[in-house]
Amino acid sequence: MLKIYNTLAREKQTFVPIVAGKVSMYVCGMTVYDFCHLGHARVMVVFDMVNRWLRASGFDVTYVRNITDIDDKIIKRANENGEDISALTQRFIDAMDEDSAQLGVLRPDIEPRATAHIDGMIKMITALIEKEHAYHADNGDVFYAVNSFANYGKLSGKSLEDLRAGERVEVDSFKRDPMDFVLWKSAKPGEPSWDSPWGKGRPGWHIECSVMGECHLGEHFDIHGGGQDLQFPHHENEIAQSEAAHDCTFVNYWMHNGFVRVDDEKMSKSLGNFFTIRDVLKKYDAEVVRFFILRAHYRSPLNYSDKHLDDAKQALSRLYTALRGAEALAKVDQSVASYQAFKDAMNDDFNTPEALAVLFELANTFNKTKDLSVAQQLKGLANILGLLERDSETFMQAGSAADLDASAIEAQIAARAEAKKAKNFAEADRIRQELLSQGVVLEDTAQGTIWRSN
RNA sequence: GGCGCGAUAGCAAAGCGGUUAUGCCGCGGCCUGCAAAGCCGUUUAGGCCGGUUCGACUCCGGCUCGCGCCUCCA
Repeated sequence: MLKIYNTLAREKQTFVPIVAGKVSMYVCGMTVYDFCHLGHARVMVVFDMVNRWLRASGFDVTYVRNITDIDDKIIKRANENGEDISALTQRFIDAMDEDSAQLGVLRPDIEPRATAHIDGMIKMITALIEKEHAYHADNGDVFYAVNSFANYGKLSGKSLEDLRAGERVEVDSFKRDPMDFVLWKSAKPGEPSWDSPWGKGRPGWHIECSVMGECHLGEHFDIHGGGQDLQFPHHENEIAQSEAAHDCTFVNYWMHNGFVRVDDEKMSKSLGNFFTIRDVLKKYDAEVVRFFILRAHYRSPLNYSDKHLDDAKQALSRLYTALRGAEALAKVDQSVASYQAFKDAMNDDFNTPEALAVLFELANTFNKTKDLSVAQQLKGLANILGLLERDSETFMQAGSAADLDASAIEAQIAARAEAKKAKNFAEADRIRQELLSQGVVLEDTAQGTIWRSN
C-alpha cells in the first residue's frame, strides 16, 4: 500500500486513485526566463522518481508538468535582451530539456505551455465572474474575490484574518480585499496581450495552472506537486479558482518537496545564492547529482556543497564498483526480501534514503557471494530510481584527465605489467604514481589491471 | 506579529518504545610485491529540561537554537 504525505491533510495517507489503476499527476514546472538551478533540478528529479515508482507499481500514469512562458519576468528579460519573447522562452525550454535529460529525468507525458491555453483561461475567468467569485476592477484587471471562497487557506493553514493582519500585504485600492489576487492583467503599452471580454491583457500566474490541469487531467485529479514555496499563495489560489469554478474537489493529494539550501539558506534567484544545473554538471557527473538528490527524503531540506557532492560521488561509486566486471542485466525478482524492503521504503511516502540503503546491502552481498542474481537485483532496483543505468566502466572512467585517452592508459598499464613481471616494482610504482597524478587510479585484479578515474 | 517545519554520531542521512540503518571519513585486521578495490572488526549519536513507561533517540509538555511561508520564487 502506497502512502503519501498529503500537505492538505498534514499526514501520510493511503493512496487511493480516483480511477483504479490510473494516476493523474500535475507538477508546477518552470518559468522559462533563465537557466534552471539546483532547486529546479530537485523538483524535476523528485517527481520523476515519483512518476517512475508509480509506473513500477503498475499504475497507468499521466504526468503533466507545465511551462510558464508568459509573465512579468519573461517580459522584463526579453526587453533587457532586446530579444523576442518566444525566442527567449524557446531558448530556455531547450536548455531545460537538456538539463533534465542529463539528470535522467523522463519526459512528462504532457508539457503544456501557458500561452497555448489562453482561451481556457478566459473561459474559466468568465465562469468565476458569473459565479461572483471574481470581478472586473476599475483599473481593468480582473481579480479573484478571496472572501467568496469559504475554504480559502485550507492548504497553507492560513486564515484570511491572519493574512490581512500581515504587515507585508501591499494595499491596492482597486482590490475589494487586500488578499484578492489577479486573474487577468490589462495590457500595458508594449506588452504582449490577448483579446478578452475585459480588453487586451494577459493571464495571472495562478489561473494558468488551474486551466492546464483541468485541460489535461480534468476537473478533479489525483496528485498535484511542486516546490514548498508554491504552497502559498500559488497552490492555495489554484484551489480557490478550480473549486469555485467547478464545484468539486480539485486535487486529492498535494505533494511539496523541500528546498535546496546553501549554507542553510534557501537557494533562490532573489537571494542570488543559486547554482545552475549546467554549472554543477561541469564539475560533477549528472548521475552523482541525481543520487545526491535522491539520497535525502524529498520533503527534507537538502544542503548543497562540493563536499556533499564529493561524498555522493564516493557512495555511488561503491555501487558501480560492485557491479564492475559483472555487467549483469537488470532483473528484478519480486519474491526476495530485498524487493520487499525496497518496496516498503518506496511505498512509505517515497523514502528513497531507505531504498538506497537496500541497494548498498545488495552491493555488500554481491561483493561477498558473487551471486549474479544479486547483481541483477541491484541493477534492477536501482534502475527503478533512474540509477546505475550505465555500465560500470563508463561511469568509473568518466571524467578522467582529459589529456589521456584510453589507449595511452592501456599502454602504460602494459608497460607496468612488464615491469612487474621483471620484479621491477620501483618502475611499476612509478608508472602507477604517474597515472595517479593525472587522475587515473590503477587496480590489480585477478583478471588483470583495470583503471578508473579518481 | 501570524502560521508551519526541523534539531541523530567527524560529515551526510533514515527507520524504530527494548534488537547492526545506510554511505563517506577514522582506526585495527585479512587480502596485495606495495597499493587500490573488496571483506571482517571497530570508535563517534540522538539540542536542553521535565513527564508517561519495566524501558524513549522514538510518545507528551516546556525551553533554546536554526529554517521556511505570510511578496516573485521549485
